[in-house]
Amino acid sequence: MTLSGDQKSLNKSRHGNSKVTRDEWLQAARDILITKGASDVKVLTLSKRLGVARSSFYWYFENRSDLLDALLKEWEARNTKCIVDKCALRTTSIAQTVCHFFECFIDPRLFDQRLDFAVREWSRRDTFIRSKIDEADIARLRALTHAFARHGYDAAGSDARARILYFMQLGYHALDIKESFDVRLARVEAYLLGFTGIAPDPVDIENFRTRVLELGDLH
Amino acid sequence: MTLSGDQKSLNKSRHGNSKVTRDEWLQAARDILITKGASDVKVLTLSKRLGVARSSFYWYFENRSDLLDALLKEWEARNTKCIVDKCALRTTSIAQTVCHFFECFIDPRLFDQRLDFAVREWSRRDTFIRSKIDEADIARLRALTHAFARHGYDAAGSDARARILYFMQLGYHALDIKESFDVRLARVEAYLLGFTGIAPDPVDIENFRTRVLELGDLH
DNA sequence: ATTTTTATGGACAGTAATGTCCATAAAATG
DNA sequence: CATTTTATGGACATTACTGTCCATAAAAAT
Repeated sequence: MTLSGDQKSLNKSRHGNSKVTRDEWLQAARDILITKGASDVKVLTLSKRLGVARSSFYWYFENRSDLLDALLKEWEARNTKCIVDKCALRTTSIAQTVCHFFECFIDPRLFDQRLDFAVREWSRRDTFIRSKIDEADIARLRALTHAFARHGYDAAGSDARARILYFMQLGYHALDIKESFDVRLARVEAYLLGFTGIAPDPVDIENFRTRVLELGDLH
Repeated sequence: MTLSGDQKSLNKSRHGNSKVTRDEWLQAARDILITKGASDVKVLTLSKRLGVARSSFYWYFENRSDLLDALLKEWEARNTKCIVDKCALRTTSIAQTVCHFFECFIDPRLFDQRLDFAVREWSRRDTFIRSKIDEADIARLRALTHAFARHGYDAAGSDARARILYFMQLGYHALDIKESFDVRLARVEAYLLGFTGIAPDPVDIENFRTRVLELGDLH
């Protein structure tokens, strides 16, 4: 498992006696954060995985904590934005908006579910991270609530439905369920009725189905 | 912070040269599991907290892993049962059943939310634990699905609504939200409409409110 | 009263991790 | 081609943690 020159990050060519880039340290750390949790992001482990001396780490980062800060910034820049953007799209039915919201979690280029969960878990042990997660949740819920309100739901209804939808989505990936697109699509109609209280227009379902299958081609 | 004789677990009087019981090791471990996660359940840390030598631990447990096994058994015996039992109660409306389900999460003597979440997190790093969590989720979802089906929902509807309700509840405690009883009660009507698709009978809401306030007196 | 059982504590050995210091290698620059 | 900048690797010091061995203390059993 030698790392030759054919990596993706050739945008910045290597300098000095370089074997791995700062970005490779970050990627490896992100991978461990997701699969093992923040407390398992360890300089020794990363150096072994990258095949370099542990002390090289300290060229790119001040210390372990500096690396974790960088990971947090990566998450901050990505996950909330796509939800807020999808909710802000103007639609002719609430079902369309809910479908847009779902797209965040279907398109792997948008919301990174596993990263979000890893950060959430991290937040349970670190008050600073916790404050960042709280900000994110508030922003996401507000975007959803406004979307329901735009489609005529009253304040209590918008609030409750936004929460049901967002918490359910979190719960869904808390369970870390692996289902095929087919299985998930089969539930869409019943879900939309449940979330909106209105039987969805078959056209909206068909459009969503088409979009999902396009995304399915991505991988 | 000396531990005198006035603890709760005096059912079994101490033997030999005992300073702490096996149960106290377990309680301390459970507390760390919940607040810090499985990987932070460490013999050294526990021994410091209990004020005894680390080596005493090995009198009660074979090793660290043996302690974690005991914690898992505790969880297994408690959390799924209360959900299944509440869902099995015969009711005259689906709203009543949903309220019964909610009671699991309101009465601290029933479902232990923080423990459940801690085990769920642990399961992400341990395939054996993962299999236990999967079993639990399946049993809980099945109980909810049957409850909806009993109240006349078709197969797709029962399935979707059970999932929305259970995932939403998980998502709710994934966010680890701290709200007063009043704030939560204010949302009950909108939630019930959202979850069941039917405007709830005010009598059901009033009964639920009464029960919740009784529980509020517990603490 | 003595022996046995039930625990405890200290010493030892080993592993994993963090972070610092410094000599050195290799590419970039002049 | 010499020098500077950019990394790397090895050695050292330190801390946290696991698990084992054994002497010993205290309650319980005989």
